[in-house]
Amino acid sequence: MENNLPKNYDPRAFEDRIYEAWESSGAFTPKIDKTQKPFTIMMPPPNITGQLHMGHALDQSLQDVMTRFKRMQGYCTLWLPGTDHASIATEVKILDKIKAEEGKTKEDLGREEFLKRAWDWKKQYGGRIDTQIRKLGSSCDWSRERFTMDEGLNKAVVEHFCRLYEKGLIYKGSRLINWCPVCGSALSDIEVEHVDKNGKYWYFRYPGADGGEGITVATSRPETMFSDVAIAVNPDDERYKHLVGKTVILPLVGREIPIIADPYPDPEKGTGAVKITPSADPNDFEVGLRHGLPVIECIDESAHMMETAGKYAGMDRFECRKAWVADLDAAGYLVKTEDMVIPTGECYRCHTVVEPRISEQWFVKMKPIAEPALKIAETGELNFVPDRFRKIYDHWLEEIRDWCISRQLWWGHRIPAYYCEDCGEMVVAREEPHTCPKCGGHKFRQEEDVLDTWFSSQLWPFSTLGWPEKTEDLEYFFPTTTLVTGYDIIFFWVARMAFASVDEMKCSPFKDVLIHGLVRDAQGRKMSKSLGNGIDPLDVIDQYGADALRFMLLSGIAPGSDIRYSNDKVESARNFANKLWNASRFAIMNLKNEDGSFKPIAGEDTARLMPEDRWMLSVINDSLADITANMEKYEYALAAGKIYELIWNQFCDWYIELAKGRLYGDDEKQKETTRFVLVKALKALLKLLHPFMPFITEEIWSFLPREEGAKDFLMHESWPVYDPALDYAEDVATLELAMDAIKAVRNIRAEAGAAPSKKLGVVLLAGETERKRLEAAESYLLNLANLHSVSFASGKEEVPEETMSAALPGVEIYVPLDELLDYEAEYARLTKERDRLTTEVSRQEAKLANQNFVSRAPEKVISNEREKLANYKDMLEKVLSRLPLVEAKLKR
RNA sequence: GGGCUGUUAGCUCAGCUGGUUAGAGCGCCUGCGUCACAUGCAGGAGGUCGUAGGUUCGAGUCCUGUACAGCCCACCA
Repeated sequence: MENNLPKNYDPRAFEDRIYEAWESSGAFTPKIDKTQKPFTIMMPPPNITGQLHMGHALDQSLQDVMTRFKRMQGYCTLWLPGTDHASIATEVKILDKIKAEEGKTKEDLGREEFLKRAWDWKKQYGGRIDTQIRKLGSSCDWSRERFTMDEGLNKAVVEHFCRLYEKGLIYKGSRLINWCPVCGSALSDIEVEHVDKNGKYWYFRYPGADGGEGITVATSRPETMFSDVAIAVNPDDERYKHLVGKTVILPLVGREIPIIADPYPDPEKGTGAVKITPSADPNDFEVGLRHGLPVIECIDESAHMMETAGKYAGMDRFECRKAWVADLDAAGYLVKTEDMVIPTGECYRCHTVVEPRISEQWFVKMKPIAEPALKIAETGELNFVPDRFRKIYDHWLEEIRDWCISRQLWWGHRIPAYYCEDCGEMVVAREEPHTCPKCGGHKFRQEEDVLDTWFSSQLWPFSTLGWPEKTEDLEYFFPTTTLVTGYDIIFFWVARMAFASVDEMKCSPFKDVLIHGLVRDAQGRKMSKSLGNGIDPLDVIDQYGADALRFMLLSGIAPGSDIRYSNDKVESARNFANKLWNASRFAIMNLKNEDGSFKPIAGEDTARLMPEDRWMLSVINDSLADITANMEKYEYALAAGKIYELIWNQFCDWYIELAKGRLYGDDEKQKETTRFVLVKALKALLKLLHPFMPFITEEIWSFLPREEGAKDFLMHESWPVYDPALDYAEDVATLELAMDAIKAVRNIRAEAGAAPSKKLGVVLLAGETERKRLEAAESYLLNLANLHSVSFASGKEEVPEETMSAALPGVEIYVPLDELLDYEAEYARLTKERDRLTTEVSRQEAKLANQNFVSRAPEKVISNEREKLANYKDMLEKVLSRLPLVEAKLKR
């Protein structure tokens, strides 16, 4: 191994290698330890057809940051990965492929051959996304990986189905369901997306059967008229009262249908009269039931017109619409048309307009199952982060209707219902029955339909742990701790896992649900295939590294809200990684000898520490509680920001700069101490950053000296905790004052236009405490402000007249002008400072003169304000006394 | 129709339970090839915190109205 990190930060050089080392050593696999607390996350299983996208990258980063954090905190941590069979998506994808390659259709292949092909496809491509997830650094336990159609999960699905059936919560029936003519399957309510489309109302006159006036109705779907079975009017609608009970003729069709009174029609809408089409509209279906109306279908499974549509039979539904409207118009039945925005249902997969159809399907009775799921959210057993998403969950469960779970597909869990070939009797059973309970027959035919994909994924939190068997894993890791997912998936999955788990396991499947938003493009648009604006995470990883991508995703998010992706953000995360890389390189360079052995490092002897050492250790130590609290509350962006600040603005900008003087000096003892602090600080920082940037931190770690009893990997080290022994308030104050003074001198130098390389001398006039601190900090000033001398004046009279100056609370800083030679700049600076301080002083005075404030505000706040005022006054006074001197010089 | 979110520097966003001079990254301006890093260093400019009221000693932060942007839910012909 090399002695030090390579000069350039190149994540490609080590990310894969490190992942491989972790995985092959079993670093992600927890050893069940009853004395430890478990921490469990179930990975939302990506579709096997899926390609990694930015949404996954965010989802994975969140899960990994919490898994790594909890693991370091000492929890027995399981993050269980897996994939979903994604019934429709996969079936469509495979069929498309076969069609393209062999020209064969689903029917050509037959069920058995198709399934064989599907499994082959799964074997060949199904693991693709796993490889991609590894690139992100996800520390999930691949030895426990599951697939929603593997043997164990199959068993779980069948078991759950049978139990629900036995409880009377699953039934089969003919209902109006959402039908996707392209997918050729029923859909559940949430698989239908509502889109507003520009369309029309067509007003048609239905002439009276008795030759009377008839009635005019508006419709947005004229092609369904062949299925009309009545015209409904509101019983309170005076316009139509006299027509109720009469019949009208379906134009051109000639069928006679009744005019009925029903509360459903809204007199304000359209003409107030509604055509009733039970086979094509849920409301109409209900009306039909109330009035005992027949159901007539006119559109088939592929959205073509049926025989009932007469001469239009065989036409596509939308072609028929055109022809039919033209014919009605020609015949004089079209009264008028009106442009209108029509709410339309689309298939969430293929965006085909969904056709409501009467069809025999399997349903889950939802009310009794939904109620206990609502309860766990109410009691806090299930907790949403952010909390507002609970409302969405509640609302959906409160309004829930029965769940259509059967799909007319082949790829999926076949419904465990069997029909006796002899008498047709249906048996729902865990295995194919031998004997028909009704007729004693032995031949059975299994239900053709498969289950909704989500029927299996709802069991994911416990089926993956072995349920329905009572396994050790299930016992120990269930219920899980946190579920991480996007808000778009709350209904599809989160709510369903909740009710399935409450039903089978009698508890919530997880304590917290962490909801995140979508990753959008730089313009704020949703990343989508159709827009072609998607960014491939793998390309980003290749260019900037997984650590940079993760850090960008994790630091750019407010909980629950969307995030905009931009290359600039990843680039700045990469720059941060590069910064850490080089700081570490600096440290390691100073830690090792030529031959790679470590130079002597001071032990834990605090007496030897210098103020800057104590400051560094104290600053890190002080922020631990905050950072940890942020991590516990899923506030990763806040934690990341603090860690970034510590590494860049404290460790790199100040500590390393201060360390240089000592490391390049001759004092061996000083060097040993500096090395000690460098290592101690860097190690703590690497631990803090590790959950966010696992690769670079692990890589750097491997170059640092190992302590006795150290773990194999940084990922197994302990999360840092606050140490009261490292609280050095006085040293922190000293360093902070020194930093302010250094900045002030740098500022004077820049404003005066003096070269950075030019050494300056400064005179300090300071109060007692400040002077002590500054004396302790003299070497820092010399080095970091590039000075040749620092001298302390005991009073104004000792300060040279011609200087540029700066005022800090309790300190005046003077740089003699003969070293700077720029009165104008000094005058401008002083004037500006005078104005600023005058404003501040009057603001503070007004505040403190306010009786209300003084009498009501807490004592601490008031004394704070008083102190501020005193500081401002002090500083202002100094400025005011300097001003005339400089002015005089200017005039000369 | 119901519900939710956002509106803070040119851009992307922080700002926790109301209390230092409202912050960061990127961009911009001025210097700097200094031996960890130019993927960098030092310094700097830039904000009436959408708008109108209210509560309070004190409001970016709480309340109400309002405008704009966006999202979700919903069986309106």
